[in-house]
Amino acid sequence: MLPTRSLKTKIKAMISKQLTEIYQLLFDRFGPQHWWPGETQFEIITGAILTQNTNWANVEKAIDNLKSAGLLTPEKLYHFDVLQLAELIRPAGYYHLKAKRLKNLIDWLFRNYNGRLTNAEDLDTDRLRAELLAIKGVGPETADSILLYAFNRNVFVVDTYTARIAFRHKLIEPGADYEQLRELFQANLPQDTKLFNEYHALLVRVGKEFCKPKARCTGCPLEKLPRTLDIEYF
DNA sequence: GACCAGGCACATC
DNA sequence: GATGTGCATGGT
Repeated sequence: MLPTRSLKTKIKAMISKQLTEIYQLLFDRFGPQHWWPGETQFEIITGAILTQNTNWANVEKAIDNLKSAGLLTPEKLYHFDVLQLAELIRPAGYYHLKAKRLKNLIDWLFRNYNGRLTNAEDLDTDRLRAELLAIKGVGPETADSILLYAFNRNVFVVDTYTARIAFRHKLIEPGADYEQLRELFQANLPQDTKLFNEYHALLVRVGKEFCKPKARCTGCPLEKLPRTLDIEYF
């Protein structure tokens, strides 16, 4: 049996309310997270690539190395040797891979925008997202992180924590993919870049502390929330 | 020593 | 289309 339109509307309203409640609980508990950590647009983008499947503390070491070497601009890195780059970002793990990925992104920037991020600002969000996704080494999460945190676009970022929390709290059916998860948050929240920014950062924060793969979520601010989709229909 | 961390591309079935 | 694997460091 398919849900009727009114049932769909009700479910959507429930989810929307639940997402807002989750945000309030997290914000009340943790306060503003001041994301993305990074002083420049290019530093944010670099961090987005370096943090792929990697602890942020390791990424910071790599970024510090780049800063100390005075390399944290597209121009400098464009002319810098990829093997030497790999050595500098070594603490971030997968360093040969990530050095190449950074180069791929910078190559895109020079090939199309004269090496200037400001020249890419003119693109509408869908086009910019498509171009980022076409870069080898930039997948959906990295692209969306760049869009939200470096270009201030209204895009919700989904990562492992976001997915884990959404599944544990039954905000979405098990097995939902990246796009479905993104749609869940993006379509059921006010279209507000600042909200998307803070919301994702808060999910990462609570995920790090309470929503680990095997741990029970004891003490989590979301512990007592009802599971949204735990209703008879589903 | 095992497990985990703010993924992605590619091979194989 | 789903599932498996390589990539790698550093903290717990």
